[in-house]
Amino acid sequence: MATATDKDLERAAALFRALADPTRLGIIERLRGGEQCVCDLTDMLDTGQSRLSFHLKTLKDAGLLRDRRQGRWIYYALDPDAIAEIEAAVAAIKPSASGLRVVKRCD
Amino acid sequence: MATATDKDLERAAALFRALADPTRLGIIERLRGGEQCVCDLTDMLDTGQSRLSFHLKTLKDAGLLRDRRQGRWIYYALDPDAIAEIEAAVAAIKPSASGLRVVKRCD
DNA sequence: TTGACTGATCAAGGAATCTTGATATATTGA
DNA sequence: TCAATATATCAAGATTCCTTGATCAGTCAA
Repeated sequence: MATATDKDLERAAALFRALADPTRLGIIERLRGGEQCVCDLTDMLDTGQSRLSFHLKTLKDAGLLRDRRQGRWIYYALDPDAIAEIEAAVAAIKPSASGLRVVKRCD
Repeated sequence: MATATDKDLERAAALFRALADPTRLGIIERLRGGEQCVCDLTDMLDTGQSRLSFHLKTLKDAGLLRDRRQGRWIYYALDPDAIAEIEAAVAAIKPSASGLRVVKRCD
């Protein structure tokens, strides 16, 4: 279990930051069953259009969502790779199962 | 799979916010093997004292850490319940395995 | 009791993030 | 081409978060 590099920590922090907002978690929840167009998300989440767009961009910039245009509409979907990345980041903070819990004292 | 309440989303967002900083992830990494006193964390993380204290408080306020004083030193440790809570929050954003991926169209 | 040490807290400034309203861009149908 | 619709982007202000340096509080040993 190598120590995480600064870059690893930065990337993990960026992922968690993207998840650190209830509106964005609401968006993700709506996308769990598959892709949705922005118009439906607007209805479901009852939020202003530019606010929703901001949060979608935030999630997309973090790599959590993918989008595709189809005609007049744009569909967003979860990126499975990013979800796996998040799971790995959480696994990396779990107390090591094999840990002997040795308590290092200062005295 | 009930829809998350606003309160659930707020709580999950608060947990992720606590993780959304590389310094705090570094602290958590140092605590994976068991509790550490602040003095050792200061050495390991090479950070200012008040800055470290701020991040420890942030993690503690989010419920991720517990502390105990022993004489002159204060020991911090991961709270296993909080780690479980984080895992549950991540599980809640995973695409539903059973999902049929029905694409709802707008047209 | 005093001095040294560990760590928390406070105050101030700076940076990042969020919200809102306005405007811009792309697509479609008439 | 024009109007309508869907969505992105921009600008400004408000809010939250982070860092730094200073000070405070608890503990120990002399």
